[in-house]
Amino acid sequence: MNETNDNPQSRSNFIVEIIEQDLKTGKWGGRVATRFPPEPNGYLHIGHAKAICLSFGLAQKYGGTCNLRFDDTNPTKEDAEYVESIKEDVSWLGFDWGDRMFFASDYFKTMHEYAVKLIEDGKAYVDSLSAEETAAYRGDYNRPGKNSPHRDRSVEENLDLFSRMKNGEFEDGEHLLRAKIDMTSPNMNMRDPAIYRIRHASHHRTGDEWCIYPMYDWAHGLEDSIEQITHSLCTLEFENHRPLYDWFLEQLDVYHPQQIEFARLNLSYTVMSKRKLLDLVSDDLVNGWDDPRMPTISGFRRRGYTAAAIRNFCDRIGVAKRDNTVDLALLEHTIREDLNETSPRVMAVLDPLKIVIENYPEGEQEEFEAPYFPGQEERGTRAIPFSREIFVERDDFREEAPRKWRRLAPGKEVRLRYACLITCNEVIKDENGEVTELRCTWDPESRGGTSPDGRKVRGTLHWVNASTAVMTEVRQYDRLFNVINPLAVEDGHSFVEHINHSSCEILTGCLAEPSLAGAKPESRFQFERIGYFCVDRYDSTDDKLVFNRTITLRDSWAKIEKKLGGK
RNA sequence: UGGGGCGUAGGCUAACGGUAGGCCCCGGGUUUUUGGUACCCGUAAUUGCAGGUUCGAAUCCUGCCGCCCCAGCCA
Repeated sequence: MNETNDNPQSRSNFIVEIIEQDLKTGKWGGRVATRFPPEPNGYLHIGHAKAICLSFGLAQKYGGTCNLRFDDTNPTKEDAEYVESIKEDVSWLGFDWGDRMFFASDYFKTMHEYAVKLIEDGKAYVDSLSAEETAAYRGDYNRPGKNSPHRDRSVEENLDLFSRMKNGEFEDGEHLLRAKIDMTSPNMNMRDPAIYRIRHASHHRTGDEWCIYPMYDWAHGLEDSIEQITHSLCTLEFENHRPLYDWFLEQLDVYHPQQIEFARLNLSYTVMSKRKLLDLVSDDLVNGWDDPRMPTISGFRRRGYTAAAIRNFCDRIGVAKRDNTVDLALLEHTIREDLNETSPRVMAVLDPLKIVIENYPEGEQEEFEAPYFPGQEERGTRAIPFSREIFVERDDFREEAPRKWRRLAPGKEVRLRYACLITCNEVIKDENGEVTELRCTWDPESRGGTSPDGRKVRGTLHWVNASTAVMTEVRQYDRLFNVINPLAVEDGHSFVEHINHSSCEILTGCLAEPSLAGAKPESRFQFERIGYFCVDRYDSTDDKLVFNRTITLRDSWAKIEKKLGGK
């Protein structure tokens, strides 16, 4: 199908079908108006990215609009800090809400007026049961609920009580405004749901103006209605709320959007609930919401993921109603795919092993020109210095070469990427038998990497010149959990036990080629033969570069080695 | 036990009564100055199960089974 690389909602799904049907019948007058309505009580994660790409993507696709709306109806859990982070994340992801940023709290007055209307119509009442009593009266799945003794209060009494609730005459929990629906409904949400509760709490936007706050079910449909939303997309757990959503809007006889539910995203090797993520943060198991191992949007950003890769991922996972767990490998594939196209190639040695090229004159130095994108020289090149002392990756040398080994070993010849051919003559060790240095010779005729006699050299190593290398710190990140589903734990155990304790390995003595000096925060590179790395947006300075490993390159040698070792 | 949803290869997802397609993963190969990329090939689904309707069923019907959600004055 139309598999354009970065096309929001390019593929068909049941929501697209509904919208196209509506467009055909003119149900909404040809309009498509969606919204992304987070509660500002935490940071956005990759699951939210799915919702964002869906709602904003659909609006884009059909020339409609998508509002950014903060569902800030519970002041005790919310904070302005979260509002800011959400705005930053949505816009970083590449979506523009224009002048359509709204807050549920903008509508508090209107919502209150509607509540008064509902009371006047005899469809809502003030209850004065305690929370415990309310729960008991509600019944359970098998037993119908019982009407509250306060259910038949007169409209006048309800109006009076409600206005006194609003005026702050009561303590939290003393009274509750409820819709008068049906205490015997098999749908618990219809058993006289709460509409307004008393909360003497200061709101991050309205301050102390209110001491009663609307409940989600009351607020959400009204917000959608006020904003003239056409398709109100939310996750599956709200399916049971739809009858209530519809009931309120019908009773009020106001503009009535269609709520449509889709399955939330689950990702293997990670947890997605805000609650669990908050646990990780507050228990210091990670370094904040934007720790590069977190599945938050800000975490992925800091890790080096691109917005385009995340959007592409969201497009590829599709939208349906069945519960799903998407393979982390798919996300890793989309980021590799993007970075492969966009990241300049450079060389850095993470675990340096010194090489002295014995037949290279001391005190001399020359340069090789290397392309940032091999095969696409027009995208730029830089000079790489070369001299008698260089460093290669310690792991690229074996004193005893295993089968199929193409890299360095005593007596073996390899190519230094973009430079020349060298042969290992001697291995120098310290008193512990640890290899400290390799003595090699180079073939001056092989400048550029090929020899005139055309002999084949299979191995190519990345390397860096000793005297000009830039010392850097590299943080190697890996998946945060060891198991596909960290939540699958036995009673008495916690998902925390599945944390991968080597998910963050900090290397301090890494050496990078000099062109990397002064690399800007958030710039991304491929360290050839290793992986993709991103300059940390907070900790990296001109004096001390800090790189985060976004993702490794595919490593087919690791597979071969594993196979060899396994036999 | 009541209500609401959902079951298509290892993971996502398409097919809208016409005989199961795509992506990821996995395996093999070609090219290669990244054991990367690209390209080629391949494995793998009696569409949860059992019946029925039909010339024809993943699609319609019936009955089972399994999984998810719901008893906040959270969203």
